[in-house]
Amino acid sequence: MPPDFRCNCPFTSALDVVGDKWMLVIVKQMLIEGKETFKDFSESEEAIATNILASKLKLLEEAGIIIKTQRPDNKKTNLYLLTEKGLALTPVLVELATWSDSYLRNMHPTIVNGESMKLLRNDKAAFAGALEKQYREKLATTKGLPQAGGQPAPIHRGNKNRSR
Amino acid sequence: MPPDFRCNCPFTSALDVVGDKWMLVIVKQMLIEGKETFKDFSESEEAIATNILASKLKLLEEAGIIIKTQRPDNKKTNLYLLTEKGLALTPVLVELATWSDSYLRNMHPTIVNGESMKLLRNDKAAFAGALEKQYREKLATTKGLPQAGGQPAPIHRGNKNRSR
DNA sequence: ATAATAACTTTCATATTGCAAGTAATAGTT
DNA sequence: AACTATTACTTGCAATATGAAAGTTATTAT
Repeated sequence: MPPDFRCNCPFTSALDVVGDKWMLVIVKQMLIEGKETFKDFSESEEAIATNILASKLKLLEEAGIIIKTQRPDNKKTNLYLLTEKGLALTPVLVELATWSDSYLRNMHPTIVNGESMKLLRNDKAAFAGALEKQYREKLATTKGLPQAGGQPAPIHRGNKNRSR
Repeated sequence: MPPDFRCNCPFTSALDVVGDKWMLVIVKQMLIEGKETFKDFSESEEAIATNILASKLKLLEEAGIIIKTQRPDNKKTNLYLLTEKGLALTPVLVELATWSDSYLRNMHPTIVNGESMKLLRNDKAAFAGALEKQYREKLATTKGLPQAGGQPAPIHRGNKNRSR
Protein backbone atom coordinates (compact mmCIF):
# COMPACT_ATOMS: atom_id res chain seq x y z
CA MET A 1 0.00 0.00 0.00
CA PRO A 2 1.09 3.56 -0.67
CA PRO A 3 2.57 5.46 2.26
CA ASP A 4 0.26 7.92 3.94
CA PHE A 5 1.66 11.36 3.82
CA ARG A 6 1.96 13.40 6.98
CA CYS A 7 1.28 16.70 5.28
CA ASN A 8 1.77 18.60 2.01
CA CYS A 9 5.39 19.56 2.60
CA PRO A 10 7.63 18.34 -0.25
CA PHE A 11 10.52 17.68 2.14
CA THR A 12 8.42 15.64 4.53
CA SER A 13 6.66 13.81 1.70
CA ALA A 14 9.93 12.54 0.28
CA LEU A 15 10.80 11.26 3.73
CA ASP A 16 7.42 9.58 3.98
CA VAL A 17 8.50 7.45 1.03
CA VAL A 18 12.25 6.93 1.46
CA GLY A 19 12.92 8.26 4.95
CA ASP A 20 13.71 5.12 6.86
CA LYS A 21 16.66 2.96 7.71
CA TRP A 22 16.60 0.78 4.59
CA MET A 23 14.95 2.28 1.51
CA LEU A 24 17.86 4.44 0.38
CA VAL A 25 20.39 1.81 1.37
CA ILE A 26 18.79 -0.59 -1.09
CA VAL A 27 18.72 2.08 -3.79
CA LYS A 28 22.39 2.72 -3.10
CA GLN A 29 23.25 -0.96 -3.42
CA MET A 30 21.58 -1.02 -6.81
CA LEU A 31 23.08 2.21 -8.08
CA ILE A 32 26.60 2.02 -6.70
CA GLU A 33 27.26 -1.62 -6.06
CA GLY A 34 25.39 -3.08 -9.00
CA LYS A 35 23.24 -5.35 -6.85
CA GLU A 36 20.09 -6.60 -8.48
CA THR A 37 18.91 -9.86 -6.96
CA PHE A 38 17.37 -10.75 -3.61
CA LYS A 39 20.49 -12.69 -2.79
CA ASP A 40 22.75 -9.74 -3.72
CA PHE A 41 20.92 -7.52 -1.26
CA SER A 42 20.72 -10.09 1.50
CA GLU A 43 24.47 -10.72 1.33
CA SER A 44 25.40 -7.05 1.50
CA GLU A 45 27.60 -5.45 4.16
CA GLU A 46 24.61 -3.84 5.78
CA ALA A 47 23.22 -7.28 6.61
CA ILE A 48 19.53 -6.71 6.10
CA ALA A 49 17.25 -9.47 7.38
CA THR A 50 15.42 -11.31 4.62
CA ASN A 51 11.94 -10.52 5.93
CA ILE A 52 12.74 -6.82 6.08
CA LEU A 53 14.31 -6.98 2.65
CA ALA A 54 11.21 -8.57 1.16
CA SER A 55 8.96 -5.92 2.69
CA LYS A 56 11.18 -3.04 1.56
CA LEU A 57 11.50 -4.35 -1.99
CA LYS A 58 7.72 -4.48 -2.11
CA LEU A 59 7.43 -0.91 -0.87
CA LEU A 60 10.06 0.29 -3.35
CA GLU A 61 8.16 -1.38 -6.16
CA GLU A 62 4.83 0.04 -5.02
CA ALA A 63 6.42 3.48 -4.86
CA GLY A 64 7.61 3.08 -8.46
CA ILE A 65 11.27 3.38 -7.47
CA ILE A 66 12.20 -0.09 -8.69
CA ILE A 67 10.69 -2.73 -10.95
CA LYS A 68 10.80 -6.45 -10.46
CA THR A 69 11.58 -8.46 -13.54
CA GLN A 70 13.45 -11.51 -14.78
CA ARG A 71 15.86 -12.60 -17.44
CA PRO A 72 14.01 -14.48 -20.19
CA ASP A 73 16.10 -17.60 -19.65
CA ASN A 74 15.83 -17.82 -15.86
CA LYS A 75 12.63 -18.23 -13.92
CA LYS A 76 14.32 -18.59 -10.59
CA THR A 77 16.21 -15.38 -10.15
CA ASN A 78 14.32 -12.12 -9.96
CA LEU A 79 15.92 -8.87 -11.00
CA TYR A 80 15.22 -5.63 -9.25
CA LEU A 81 16.09 -2.55 -11.28
CA LEU A 82 15.84 1.17 -10.68
CA THR A 83 13.25 3.13 -12.60
CA GLU A 84 13.75 6.76 -13.64
CA LYS A 85 12.10 7.70 -10.38
CA GLY A 86 14.64 5.61 -8.52
CA LEU A 87 17.59 6.89 -10.54
CA ALA A 88 16.44 10.40 -9.72
CA LEU A 89 17.39 9.76 -6.10
CA THR A 90 21.06 9.81 -7.09
CA PRO A 91 21.58 13.46 -6.09
CA VAL A 92 20.10 12.76 -2.67
CA LEU A 93 22.57 9.92 -2.16
CA VAL A 94 25.45 12.03 -3.39
CA GLU A 95 24.60 14.79 -0.92
CA LEU A 96 24.36 12.30 1.91
CA ALA A 97 27.79 10.92 1.09
CA THR A 98 29.21 14.42 0.87
CA TRP A 99 27.83 15.20 4.30
CA SER A 100 29.32 12.01 5.71
CA ASP A 101 32.65 12.79 4.17
CA SER A 102 32.74 16.25 5.75
CA TYR A 103 31.04 15.74 9.10
CA LEU A 104 30.92 12.11 10.13
CA ARG A 105 34.58 11.13 10.10
CA ASN A 106 35.21 12.30 13.64
CA MET A 107 32.54 9.98 15.07
CA HIS A 108 33.18 7.22 12.53
CA PRO A 109 36.85 7.29 11.45
CA THR A 110 36.72 4.15 9.31
CA ILE A 111 34.34 5.59 6.70
CA VAL A 112 35.82 4.70 3.34
CA ASN A 113 38.08 7.31 1.89
CA GLY A 114 39.26 6.06 -1.46
CA GLU A 115 39.64 7.41 -4.92
CA SER A 116 35.93 7.77 -5.59
CA MET A 117 35.65 10.09 -2.58
CA LYS A 118 38.10 12.41 -4.28
CA LEU A 119 35.94 12.49 -7.38
CA LEU A 120 32.94 13.23 -5.20
CA ARG A 121 34.70 16.11 -3.45
CA ASN A 122 35.94 17.54 -6.68
CA ASP A 123 32.63 17.68 -8.52
CA LYS A 124 29.42 16.37 -7.04
CA ALA A 125 27.31 16.95 -10.14
CA ALA A 126 29.78 15.10 -12.33
CA PHE A 127 29.90 12.29 -9.79
CA ALA A 128 26.11 11.98 -9.78
CA GLY A 129 26.00 12.18 -13.56
CA ALA A 130 28.58 9.43 -13.89
CA LEU A 131 26.65 7.16 -11.56
CA GLU A 132 23.45 7.67 -13.51
CA LYS A 133 25.16 7.12 -16.82
CA GLN A 134 26.80 3.95 -15.60
CA TYR A 135 23.46 2.62 -14.39
CA ARG A 136 21.71 3.46 -17.65
CA GLU A 137 24.38 1.60 -19.54
CA LYS A 138 23.90 -1.40 -17.33
CA LEU A 139 20.16 -1.25 -17.98
CA ALA A 140 20.76 -1.09 -21.71
CA THR A 141 22.78 -4.30 -21.62
CA THR A 142 20.38 -6.15 -19.33
CA LYS A 143 18.58 -8.26 -21.88
CA GLY A 144 14.94 -9.18 -22.09
CA LEU A 145 13.44 -6.55 -19.85
CA PRO A 146 10.00 -5.10 -20.54
CA GLN A 147 11.74 -1.86 -21.53
CA ALA A 148 12.14 -0.69 -17.94
CA GLY A 149 11.61 2.84 -16.84
CA GLY A 150 8.09 3.60 -15.69
CA GLN A 151 7.53 7.32 -15.57
CA PRO A 152 9.87 9.11 -18.02
CA ALA A 153 12.37 11.72 -16.89
CA PRO A 154 10.69 15.07 -16.33
CA ILE A 155 11.50 18.09 -18.47
CA HIS A 156 13.14 20.71 -16.35
CA ARG A 157 12.40 24.27 -17.22
CA GLY A 158 15.16 25.69 -15.05
CA ASN A 159 18.47 26.72 -16.53
CA LYS A 160 20.96 26.22 -13.72
CA ASN A 161 20.17 22.67 -12.81
CA ARG A 162 21.55 20.88 -15.80
CA SER A 163 23.65 17.85 -15.00
CA ARG A 164 26.54 19.01 -17.13
CA MET B 1 24.45 7.51 22.80
CA PRO B 2 26.04 7.70 19.36
CA PRO B 3 24.45 5.60 16.62
CA ASP B 4 26.21 2.39 15.77
CA PHE B 5 27.21 2.29 12.19
CA ARG B 6 26.25 -0.63 10.03
CA CYS B 7 29.41 -0.49 7.94
CA ASN B 8 31.99 1.89 6.49
CA CYS B 9 29.91 3.08 3.56
CA PRO B 10 29.51 6.87 3.56
CA PHE B 11 25.98 6.65 2.17
CA THR B 12 24.83 4.16 4.75
CA SER B 13 26.61 5.99 7.56
CA ALA B 14 24.72 9.20 6.86
CA LEU B 15 21.51 7.20 7.00
CA ASP B 16 22.59 5.66 10.29
CA VAL B 17 22.51 9.18 11.72
CA VAL B 18 19.66 10.95 9.92
CA GLY B 19 17.90 8.13 8.06
CA ASP B 20 14.66 7.85 9.92
CA LYS B 21 11.18 9.28 9.87
CA TRP B 22 11.88 12.34 12.03
CA MET B 23 15.48 13.57 12.12
CA LEU B 24 15.46 15.44 8.82
CA VAL B 25 11.92 16.67 9.37
CA ILE B 26 13.08 18.45 12.51
CA VAL B 27 16.08 19.89 10.69
CA LYS B 28 13.73 21.08 7.96
CA GLN B 29 11.45 22.78 10.48
CA MET B 30 14.42 24.64 11.88
CA LEU B 31 15.92 25.60 8.56
CA ILE B 32 12.83 26.40 6.52
CA GLU B 33 10.12 27.18 9.02
CA GLY B 34 12.23 28.97 11.61
CA LYS B 35 11.14 26.69 14.44
CA GLU B 36 13.38 26.68 17.46
CA THR B 37 11.52 25.68 20.61
CA PHE B 38 10.09 22.40 21.83
CA LYS B 39 6.63 23.90 21.49
CA ASP B 40 7.30 25.05 17.92
CA PHE B 41 8.20 21.53 16.89
CA SER B 42 5.37 19.86 18.77
CA GLU B 43 2.80 22.14 17.14
CA SER B 44 4.05 21.52 13.61
CA GLU B 45 1.99 20.12 10.77
CA GLU B 46 3.77 16.80 10.99
CA ALA B 47 2.35 16.32 14.49
CA ILE B 48 5.26 14.64 16.21
CA ALA B 49 4.51 13.11 19.61
CA THR B 50 6.28 14.86 22.47
CA ASN B 51 8.11 11.77 23.69
CA ILE B 52 9.48 11.10 20.22
CA LEU B 53 10.38 14.74 19.83
CA ALA B 54 12.32 14.74 23.08
CA SER B 55 14.25 11.63 22.06
CA LYS B 56 15.02 12.94 18.58
CA LEU B 57 16.18 16.33 19.86
CA LYS B 58 18.54 14.47 22.16
CA LEU B 59 19.88 12.38 19.30
CA LEU B 60 20.31 15.44 17.09
CA GLU B 61 22.22 17.15 19.86
CA GLU B 62 24.40 14.11 20.49
CA ALA B 63 25.12 13.92 16.79
CA GLY B 64 26.24 17.56 16.83
CA ILE B 65 23.55 18.60 14.37
CA ILE B 66 21.84 20.98 16.76
CA ILE B 67 22.70 22.73 20.01
CA LYS B 68 20.40 23.35 22.92
CA THR B 69 20.65 26.78 24.45
CA GLN B 70 18.57 29.56 25.99
CA ARG B 71 18.02 33.27 25.77
CA PRO B 72 19.77 34.97 28.71
CA ASP B 73 16.50 36.47 29.94
CA ASN B 74 14.34 33.33 29.83
CA LYS B 75 15.02 30.17 31.82
CA LYS B 76 11.85 28.46 30.72
CA THR B 77 12.14 28.27 26.97
CA ASN B 78 14.94 26.28 25.42
CA LEU B 79 16.23 27.10 21.99
CA TYR B 80 17.36 24.48 19.56
CA LEU B 81 19.61 25.76 16.81
CA LEU B 82 21.39 24.18 13.87
CA THR B 83 25.15 23.85 13.99
CA GLU B 84 27.35 23.98 10.89
CA LYS B 85 26.99 20.23 10.72
CA GLY B 86 23.23 20.63 10.74
CA LEU B 87 23.22 23.46 8.22
CA ALA B 88 25.32 21.29 5.95
CA LEU B 89 22.30 19.03 5.52
CA THR B 90 20.61 21.74 3.46
CA PRO B 91 21.61 20.24 0.10
CA VAL B 92 20.20 16.88 1.14
CA LEU B 93 16.87 18.52 1.95
CA VAL B 94 16.89 20.46 -1.29
CA GLU B 95 17.45 17.29 -3.30
CA LEU B 96 14.65 15.53 -1.46
CA ALA B 97 12.25 18.37 -2.24
CA THR B 98 13.34 18.37 -5.87
CA TRP B 99 12.63 14.67 -6.09
CA SER B 100 9.20 15.15 -4.51
CA ASP B 101 8.42 17.94 -6.91
CA SER B 102 9.28 15.79 -9.93
CA TYR B 103 8.13 12.33 -8.91
CA LEU B 104 5.71 12.40 -6.02
CA ARG B 105 2.92 14.59 -7.33
CA ASN B 106 1.09 11.76 -9.05
CA MET B 107 0.72 9.82 -5.80
CA HIS B 108 0.34 12.94 -3.64
CA PRO B 109 -1.28 15.72 -5.70
CA THR B 110 -1.60 18.22 -2.86
CA ILE B 111 2.14 18.69 -2.33
CA VAL B 112 2.69 22.41 -2.09
CA ASN B 113 3.49 24.08 -5.35
CA GLY B 114 4.02 27.75 -4.64
CA GLU B 115 6.49 30.41 -5.57
CA SER B 116 9.39 28.89 -3.65
CA MET B 117 9.05 25.70 -5.70
CA LYS B 118 9.73 27.74 -8.81
CA LEU B 119 12.89 29.08 -7.26
CA LEU B 120 13.90 25.54 -6.38
CA ARG B 121 13.31 24.30 -9.93
CA ASN B 122 15.16 27.17 -11.44
CA ASP B 123 18.36 26.90 -9.42
CA LYS B 124 18.81 24.36 -6.67
CA ALA B 125 22.22 25.59 -5.57
CA ALA B 126 20.98 29.15 -5.25
CA PHE B 127 17.96 27.91 -3.34
CA ALA B 128 20.15 26.00 -0.89
CA GLY B 129 22.50 28.95 -0.57
CA ALA B 130 19.64 31.29 0.20
CA LEU B 131 18.30 28.99 2.89
CA GLU B 132 21.70 28.74 4.54
CA LYS B 133 22.26 32.46 4.36
CA GLN B 134 18.87 33.17 5.86
CA TYR B 135 19.55 30.80 8.72
CA ARG B 136 22.97 32.26 9.42
CA GLU B 137 21.41 35.71 9.60
CA LYS B 138 18.87 34.47 12.06
CA LEU B 139 21.66 32.98 14.16
CA ALA B 140 23.53 36.26 14.12
CA THR B 141 20.52 38.10 15.53
CA THR B 142 19.70 35.47 18.15
CA LYS B 143 21.20 37.12 21.18
CA GLY B 144 23.08 35.61 24.08
CA LEU B 145 24.14 32.34 22.55
CA PRO B 146 27.44 30.69 23.47
CA GLN B 147 28.67 31.52 19.96
CA ALA B 148 26.93 28.59 18.35
CA GLY B 149 28.46 26.49 15.64
CA GLY B 150 30.39 23.50 16.91
CA GLN B 151 32.67 22.16 14.22
CA PRO B 152 33.56 24.89 11.71
CA ALA B 153 32.72 24.62 8.04
CA PRO B 154 35.19 22.39 6.22
CA ILE B 155 37.55 23.70 3.57
CA HIS B 156 36.64 22.20 0.23
CA ARG B 157 39.48 21.53 -2.11
CA GLY B 158 37.23 20.89 -5.09
CA ASN B 159 36.57 23.55 -7.67
CA LYS B 160 33.14 22.70 -9.00
CA ASN B 161 31.24 22.50 -5.76
CA ARG B 162 31.24 26.15 -4.78
CA SER B 163 27.88 27.44 -3.65
CA ARG B 164 27.98 30.37 -6.04
C1' DA C 1 16.66 -38.55 -9.31
C1' DT C 2 19.10 -35.78 -6.12
C1' DA C 3 21.20 -31.90 -4.46
C1' DA C 4 21.74 -27.13 -4.32
C1' DT C 5 20.10 -22.52 -4.86
C1' DA C 6 16.98 -18.31 -4.97
C1' DA C 7 13.34 -16.16 -3.15
C1' DC C 8 10.78 -15.72 -0.11
C1' DT C 9 7.44 -16.63 4.45
C1' DT C 10 6.66 -17.68 9.19
C1' DT C 11 7.42 -17.46 14.03
C1' DC C 12 8.70 -15.23 17.82
C1' DA C 13 11.57 -11.83 20.44
C1' DT C 14 12.93 -7.13 20.90
C1' DA C 15 12.96 -2.33 19.81
C1' DT C 16 10.75 1.77 18.20
C1' DT C 17 6.78 4.69 17.68
C1' DG C 18 2.71 6.82 19.24
C1' DC C 19 -1.13 8.30 22.25
C1' DA C 20 -2.67 10.15 26.47
C1' DA C 21 -1.90 11.74 30.74
C1' DG C 22 1.03 13.53 34.31
C1' DT C 23 4.84 16.45 36.43
C1' DA C 24 8.21 20.26 37.47
C1' DA C 25 9.88 24.61 36.75
C1' DT C 26 9.30 29.01 35.24
C1' DA C 27 6.68 33.21 33.77
C1' DG C 28 2.65 35.99 33.63
C1' DT C 29 -1.64 37.87 35.98
C1' DT C 30 -4.55 39.69 39.69
C1' DA D 1 1.82 36.89 47.31
C1' DA D 2 -1.23 33.70 45.30
C1' DC D 3 -3.10 31.80 41.30
C1' DT D 4 -2.97 30.55 36.49
C1' DA D 5 -0.84 29.48 32.31
C1' DT D 6 2.96 27.93 29.77
C1' DT D 7 7.04 25.24 28.50
C1' DA D 8 9.45 21.29 28.47
C1' DC D 9 9.49 17.52 29.28
C1' DT D 10 8.53 12.18 31.44
C1' DT D 11 5.77 8.07 32.20
C1' DG D 12 2.79 4.13 31.16
C1' DC D 13 0.99 1.40 27.94
C1' DA D 14 -0.65 -0.13 23.27
C1' DA D 15 0.50 -0.67 18.48
C1' DT D 16 3.76 -1.16 14.95
C1' DA D 17 8.25 -2.11 12.97
C1' DT D 18 12.57 -4.51 13.04
C1' DG D 19 15.41 -8.51 13.51
C1' DA D 20 17.13 -13.45 14.07
C1' DA D 21 16.39 -18.03 12.81
C1' DA D 22 14.26 -21.56 10.73
C1' DG D 23 11.12 -23.36 7.27
C1' DT D 24 8.82 -23.60 2.48
C1' DT D 25 8.44 -23.67 -2.58
C1' DA D 26 10.01 -23.49 -7.16
C1' DT D 27 13.72 -23.80 -10.12
C1' DT D 28 18.20 -25.02 -11.82
C1' DA D 29 22.43 -27.78 -11.68
C1' DT D 30 24.57 -32.47 -11.18
